[in-house]
Order: sequence, then structure tokens, then C-alpha cells
Amino acid sequence: MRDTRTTRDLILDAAEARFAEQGFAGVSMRGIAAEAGLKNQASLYHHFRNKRALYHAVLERGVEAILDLIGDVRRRPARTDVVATLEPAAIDAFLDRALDYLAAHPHLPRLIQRAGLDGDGRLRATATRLLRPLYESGLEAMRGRGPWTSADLPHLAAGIYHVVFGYFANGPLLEAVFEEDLLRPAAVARQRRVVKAAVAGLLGLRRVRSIAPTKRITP
Amino acid sequence: MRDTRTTRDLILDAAEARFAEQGFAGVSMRGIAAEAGLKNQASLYHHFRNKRALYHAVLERGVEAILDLIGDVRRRPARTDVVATLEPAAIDAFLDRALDYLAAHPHLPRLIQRAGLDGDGRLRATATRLLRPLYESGLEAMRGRGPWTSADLPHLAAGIYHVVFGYFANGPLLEAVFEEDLLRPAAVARQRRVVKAAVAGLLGLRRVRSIAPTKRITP
Amino acid sequence: MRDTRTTRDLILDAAEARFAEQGFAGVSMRGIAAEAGLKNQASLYHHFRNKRALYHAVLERGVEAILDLIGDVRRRPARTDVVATLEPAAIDAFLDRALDYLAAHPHLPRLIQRAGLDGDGRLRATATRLLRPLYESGLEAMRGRGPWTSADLPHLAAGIYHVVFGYFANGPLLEAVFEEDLLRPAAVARQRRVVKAAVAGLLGLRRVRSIAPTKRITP
Amino acid sequence: MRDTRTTRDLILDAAEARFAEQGFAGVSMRGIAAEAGLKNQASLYHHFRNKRALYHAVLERGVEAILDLIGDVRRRPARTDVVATLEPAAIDAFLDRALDYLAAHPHLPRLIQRAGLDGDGRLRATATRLLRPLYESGLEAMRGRGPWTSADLPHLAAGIYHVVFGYFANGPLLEAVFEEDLLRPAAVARQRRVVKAAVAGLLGLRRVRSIAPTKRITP
DNA sequence: GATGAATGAGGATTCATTCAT
DNA sequence: AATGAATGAATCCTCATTCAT
Repeated sequence: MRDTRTTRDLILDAAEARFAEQGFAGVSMRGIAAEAGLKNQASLYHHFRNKRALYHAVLERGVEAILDLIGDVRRRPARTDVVATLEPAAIDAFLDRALDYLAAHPHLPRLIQRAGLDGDGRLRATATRLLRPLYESGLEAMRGRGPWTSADLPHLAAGIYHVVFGYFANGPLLEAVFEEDLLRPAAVARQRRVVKAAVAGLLGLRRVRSIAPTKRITP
Repeated sequence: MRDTRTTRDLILDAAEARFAEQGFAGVSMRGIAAEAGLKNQASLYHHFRNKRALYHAVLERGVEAILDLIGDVRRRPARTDVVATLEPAAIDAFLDRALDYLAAHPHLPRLIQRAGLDGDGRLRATATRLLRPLYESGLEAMRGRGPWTSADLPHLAAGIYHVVFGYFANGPLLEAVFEEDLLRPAAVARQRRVVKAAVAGLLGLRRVRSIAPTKRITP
Repeated sequence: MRDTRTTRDLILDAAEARFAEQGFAGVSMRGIAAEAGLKNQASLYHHFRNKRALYHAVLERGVEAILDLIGDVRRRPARTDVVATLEPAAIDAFLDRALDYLAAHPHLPRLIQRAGLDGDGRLRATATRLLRPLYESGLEAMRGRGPWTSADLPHLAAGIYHVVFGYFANGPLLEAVFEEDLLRPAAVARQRRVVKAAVAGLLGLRRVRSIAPTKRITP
Repeated sequence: MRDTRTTRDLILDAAEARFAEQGFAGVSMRGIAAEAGLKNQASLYHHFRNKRALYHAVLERGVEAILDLIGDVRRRPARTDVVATLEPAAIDAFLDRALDYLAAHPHLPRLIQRAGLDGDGRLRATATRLLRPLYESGLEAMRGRGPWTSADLPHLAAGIYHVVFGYFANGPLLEAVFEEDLLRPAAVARQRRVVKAAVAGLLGLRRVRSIAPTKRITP
């Protein structure tokens, strides 16, 4: 029973790394099997019906993790005050958690980006499942803030999503352009400050004084 | 000779569409040949040495177009005044042109995103060639504006890049999440307003009054 | 012990159906296991050494049933009179029984036909074991009847075999050509009449008046 | 151009032999390629879309040949007399031609038999296309002859088909049972006599005096 | 410049079978 | 007796590429 979990997760880990790096079409089942330490591709099919199902499972695992993240943020303040979700502190807290998580799992934003691009609606659907609650939380947080009309909000949400996720998803490209290592802790810390300041500016929040640093979430 | 050009461009157009939709690995030479109206994949090899060379040519063609765009923006005011590049009006003008171009060629940001992701450094190098001048223009424009330190600027530049390019690159995903058609003219117009306002806010510009609408650039 | 029997027979039944429909090579152990209600192909190997052994067992089970049938026909009149086997009544009785059995088990003639075709001598050997006694009974019945020389008899026997077995073995094909359901009771009844008449004609028998209908033999 | 024909026909010949011997599922594209003298299975796919298309083409080629055969027989007497098709001489002529052809191409009846069995309706459809005109010719020839009602005719037709085709289709099995080589010329000659006599008997024809031996049709 | 043919390598997937539980 | 897991070999088919025409 522990063995089952282990093999399945070995495969998921291997697949996650490969898919994030090379995309769905660029990855071979043979390669995944090898990276997972299996002697044979056939074993993959014992755990996942086919390549697409494997990709799907990888994506889903990542998605659940982030959904949990949002859930936590939304639930926590809710205990004392319903409107608290909109509090600047909660927004900051969410940004902190999200950046922590993405910095620890840079594969995820790449997978989502690829799933959104890869044309096939089926993969996009899973990505959508992740982003929709994120978007709805975002709407809640943005409503009534700043100079924006309600028709502007999707655009604003998309922008913030791109700023937050793009930094990690496009890491290699940014590093090539900027000739700096953007994923080292110091850079991530600066990104955190900049993002928070930018979001605060866009939403017309008075800057929150730094909240207690959140625990780093590890896999 | 006119025939040559025609076929070559047919191939580039077909390849651009396919590569943007499916990525390098997901596209077959057969598929490109078919989409280009050729009866046989062998013909592709008359015009491009191999698949990678074709991808490269596609990317390069797109890159040149955008580089021209930047060149124009930088050169125009530069004739009268060196510092003019930093003028809010020039920033607005560039954003307008960029949005026009991206709306007309949504393939391009996808190609760049993929080139940045696809792992292989060679493709990334071409993408880098595009983004570096863009980045340097951006630095010029941002320097001394807003509350940012010079170490913040790469992060800010990355953010603006993601906001501007991501909207088009991730169009299908956004549409699935927001359940709206984000590429129809009205949505693009709103995106234009929001982006300009956001950039102005981030850089501490007083809002520019709408400048004359730029000509739409078509392929 | 009752459990064993049950599972074994479940497997044989499932395998018989699949092998008859798809042939040896066209059937997978997984498919048989599924059709037998087993969760796992591994279980098959508890009951049969390998795929070929399973096919063999299926064929053998069918063969025994038909051999019993012939045995009965030959034994019954044999108790009172040796020459009685040749009696037109016995021929009719055998045809009746054979048609009853084949109509109830249309898989069998297909299995035999496939075993004869499928190239591998080992399977053919089992089929041969069935057909040889049948053939010898046939020779007995035909000897001295009609205008045939003894060298003709194998050809005649083959012909009658094909007429009797082919009707069921090639049922689907015939139905497609004739656009009639040839396996419904009325059609089988007509086939019975036609076959008996044809055999009587070929062997120069004066037509036997209908004998008591034989009990239908069920699986 | 001659090369094209040659390779395509090499493949068809190889495939015909393999499919007849091992059935659709039992044959590998690799095996066919090897038997056709190709260095690589990929070449097969230049000529046939996939395995099924290849099987189909093999079947169709055989079918056309036999359809021609029937066409000839029906057309020839038609020049002098419309009703002549029913003449005993024409029936004899057709049987002669059919036996000649089947003896020369014993693969064909096996392919048809397999196509009828192999379950998948698509293959059966091609086989049906062959057999239907055959059946209709048969109906013409049988109508009004012998003691048969019109409802009996399909059964009679099926019987004659089985007698004629089964002899060749099930050759290996018959040889194992009868312990004689049934495909050697002498045996075929006897089969011819027996079949003609049987058909004449069943249809109540007075025996035709031997007509001029037909030319053997070779591939 | 375009095409039909050929091919070696590799793609995803399924096969029959074995072994530990 | 039955099952989940693992695996080597084989399956069909597609890949990018080359060559003669």
C-alpha cells in the first residue's frame, strides 16, 4: 500500500518535471518512465490510462495544492468577519502565500500556461478549474477598490495573474533577458515587495505594514 | 522568383499558426506542408534546412516586425529631443502600437512564450533578441519614475511585459476562465485603457489625454 | 472446489465467445478476464498455463460435446444391428442432432473453422480429432449409396460437412448477403429440411418420412 | 510509374498471403513489409493508410477478379439468348471457371471466410459486395429448377457456396482429416466432377456432356 | 521548385506472462 | 484462489529527413 503511493508519486513527480520543461508533445513516456526509475514504460500504464491522463493527473495535483492555498486564506479571516476577505491584510497574505508556493513549485505555473496554450480544450478545462476560484477571490478583493469600473475588473485580474504567475512561468526567458537569476531568494523577495506595492497601488490600498512572514510551504 | 517568395511565405504563415497553437514538438512537418497547401513535406526542405530552422525563421520574422515597431517609437521623438523617449506620450504611443500589433498577430506572443519555455536554449536566444531592446526601452522609460529603486526595475519591466503580452498569449485560457471573448475589439479597447491606466499609475505619470489613435498595423 | 469449477467455466465460456468472434490472435487475455468477470488477467493463469492452453481447452470442450453426439447416434442402432448405422433414419437422426447442437452452439463451428485456418498445426490437431470420427461415420453412411465411386467419397463428405457446419460458421456473412436472419428458428427449420433433402438426393435415399423430433440439446 | 505499381503490388501480394494464412489480427505490418521485400514498415504506410485499409485493398483486389469471372460467364451466352444464362451449360461453365480460379488462388476463399468471421462489419461489407452478385447469379440459375420452393433457394445457394468455396478455404483442415492432398490437380479434377454432379442432381439438370475445358486463369 | 517513394528512429500503447501478497 | 504490480517484447503508426525524378 505504501508502495503503491510511492510508485504513483514517483511517476507524477517525474512527469511534472518533464511536462513543465518540454510540454505535452515534447515528452515521451519512455523518458518519464526512465526519470521515474521504472524499467519499462509499460508500468506507467498500470497507474495512468494514457499520456493525457497522466498529464491531467499532474495538473490536477498541482491545482489541488493551490486551491487549498486559496481556501486557507479565504477561510481564515472569515472566522471573525465576513468582509474581512477584502481586507488589505488578506490580500497581502494571499500574495505572500502564492509567491511562496510558486517559488517552491515553479513547475506549476508552467504547466498551467502550457495547458492553456496546448490547444486541446480538455487540458485547458483543468487549468480553468484552478483559475476560476482564484479569479473569484480576486474579484471579491478588487470590487470597489481603485478607479476601476466593474467591466475593468477581468482585465485587472488577468493583469495581476500574469504578473504573479508569469514571473515564475517565464523564469528562464526573463533570466536570459535580464541576465540575472530571478529565482534566487533575494530576487524573489524583491519580486514580492514589488508585486505587493504594485497591487496596492492599483487597488488604491494604503500600504500594509509588513505582516508576519508566512511559513514556506514545501511539497 | 515571385513564386519562391510566395511559397516560402505560405510555409511561414502555416508554420507560424501551427507552432503557436501546438508548440515545436507538437507540430509535424506533414501538418505544416498540408496547411501550406503543399502536397508533400519534401517541398518544405527546399526552403528551410530542417524543422528547427523553420521554427527559427518563423520566430525571427515575428521578432523583426516588433523590433521595427519599437524602433519607430524610439526614433520618432528622438529626432527632436533625446529625453523625449521618456515622455508619457511616447509610452502611451508605444503601448498603443504594441497592443495594435499583438491584437493583429496574437500568434507572436505565444511563439515567444513557447520559445522561452521550450527548453532548448537556441530558440530562447531568438526570443531574447526581441525582448532585450524592448527591455532597454522600458528601462529608459521607467528610470526615475514612481517610487521604485533601480533594483526594482527589472521586476517592474517583467510585470508590464507580462500584462501586455500575457493578455494575448494566454487568450484562450483567459476566455475559458472569464467566460468572455477577450479578443473582440471592445475588449481589446478596454484592455488598452486599463493597461495605460495601470502603467501610468505604476510609473506615477499624470494621465495622458487620449492621443490620436494609431493606425492599425496589419500583416 | 465448487468455486474452482465455476471460475474455470466462466473463463471457458468467456474465452469461447471471444475466440469464436475474434480468433486466437485477435483476443487478449485481458479481454477474456474482463468478460469472465475477473478483475485481473493474472487469475487466468491459475486455471490455464497460457493462452494457447486456454484456446485448446475451449476447443476440446466443444469437441467432446460433439463427439458424444456422434457416439450416441452410432451406438444406439448399433445395439440391434450393425448395418443399421447406414439406415436413412440414422442419417436423418444424426443431421437433426447436429443441426440442433450447432444452432444452440454456433460458436463451435467457428472455432473449428478458425482452428483449421489459424495455421498452427497444434490447434488443427484438436479440430482433426473431432472431424475424423465424424468423417468415418460419414463414410459408413455413404458407402454404396448414390452414383459415387469410393474416391469421390471424401469430396462428398467434405461437401456435406461444409453445408452443415458452414451455415452456422458463416452465419454473419450469409445474413449480410441474404439480408435475412438465418439463425431464427424458422430459418433453421427450413435449413434442416433443405439439408436433409439434399443429402437424401445426393445419396440416392428415398426420403424418410419425418421422424420423431429430437430433443433439443442445450448447453 | 511502373515502379509504383510494382511496390504496391508486391505489398498486396505479401499481405494477401499473410492475411489468408494468419488472419487480420495474426499478421504484423512488420511481417508484411519483410515479406514484400521492404526494408521498413513505414513504406507500407506510403501506399495504404493503415492495416485495415491494406486488408481491404487485398480483399477488394480478389473480389474484383471473381466479379469479372461472373461477368464473363453471364455476358457470354447473353449474346445469343437472354434466357441462356440459366442453361445447364452456363452453370457448368461457371463452376469450371470458379474452380479454376479458386484452385489457382486458394487465398481468396480464406480471406473471404475470415472477413466474414472477423466480426468487424467493415470487412464483412467488402466480402458481401463479392458474394451478393454471385448469389444473384445463383438465384437466376436455380429458379424453377429442382423440387425447391423459393424460400429454399437461399439455403441452397449457401450450400453450393459452401461446397465450392469451403473445399479451398478449409484445405489444410480437410487434408489433416482425410490424410490426402486435396489441392493436387487430380484431386481438384475429382472435386470438379463431384461438384458438377452434385449441383446437377440438386437442380434436377440432366447431366451436361463435358464442355471444352476452360483456360486456366492465372494471376 | 515540387513531388512520390523510401527509410531509420522513435512515438504511444498493448501484449502475454510472472511474482509477491 | 485472486489480485495489484511489474516488465520485456511486440504492436501499429508517425516522425523528420533524403533522394530520384
